[in-house]
Amino acid sequence: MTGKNLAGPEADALDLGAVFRALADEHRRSVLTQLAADRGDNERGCNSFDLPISKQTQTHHFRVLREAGLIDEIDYGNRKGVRLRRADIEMRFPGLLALLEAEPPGDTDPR
Amino acid sequence: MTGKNLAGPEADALDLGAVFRALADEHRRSVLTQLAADRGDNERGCNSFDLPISKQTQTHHFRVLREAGLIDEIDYGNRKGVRLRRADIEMRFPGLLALLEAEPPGDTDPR
DNA sequence: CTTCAGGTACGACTTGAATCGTACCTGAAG
DNA sequence: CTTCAGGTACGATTCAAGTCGTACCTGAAG
Repeated sequence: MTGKNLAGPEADALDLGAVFRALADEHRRSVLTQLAADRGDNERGCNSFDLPISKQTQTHHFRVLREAGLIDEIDYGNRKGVRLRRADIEMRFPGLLALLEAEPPGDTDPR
Repeated sequence: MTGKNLAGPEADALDLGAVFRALADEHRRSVLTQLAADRGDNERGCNSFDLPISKQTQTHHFRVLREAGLIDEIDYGNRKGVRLRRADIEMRFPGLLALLEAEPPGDTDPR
């Protein structure tokens, strides 16, 4: 039942460039905004984000977010959980999550 | 002598997605970090950033930064000035510039 | 006037990223 | 066991972005 945590960078190793690149994508930013909105930082299923893209692409986006150090991915084998690394992000980039929370949620930015 | 200011978005219209996309590039982030380091927000020449890229590419990057609303470009005809839009950025995205200032300057991130 | 440095316009090339199709794996429920 | 939904792996495609070569513009200095 207890899944294993997939590897991401240490809190000290978080790179601002990688974070900005991760947040440059609309879908990934949507995921992080939704995660940041929950002050309890509960683990969420990957299905709960209602992304209008295929599951292969979702896998790709969650991987990018994890490799940027923004989320933890917990692997249960046939499903996966996601949790925001709020403490690490706040320590390394204080105020970053506040910027995301302040954004209007339905802002489908017309690239 | 007084140049004309090239058009950028209004302060209210600054888009977080465009800002993240602009800051996702190492060279543009370097420019903004250097600008943010000067608390006096003095106008700087485009040549003063020591970017290891051709001038055509520099033109491209400064345009992206301006269209994201992060800098003003002042056109003098045969040269150009750049100024950080600190007040607008701070109003719309408080704390963003602090994140850049906190970064180690010589961080040549190995993409 | 000519020269020259700074900057732009346009096009071409190249790389990376987002997306999806197909196939396969994993664990839970029949 | 089989079935099924969630997720991954791999490859292919498409598109945006970074880069530069060539040509041209602009204003200042001879």
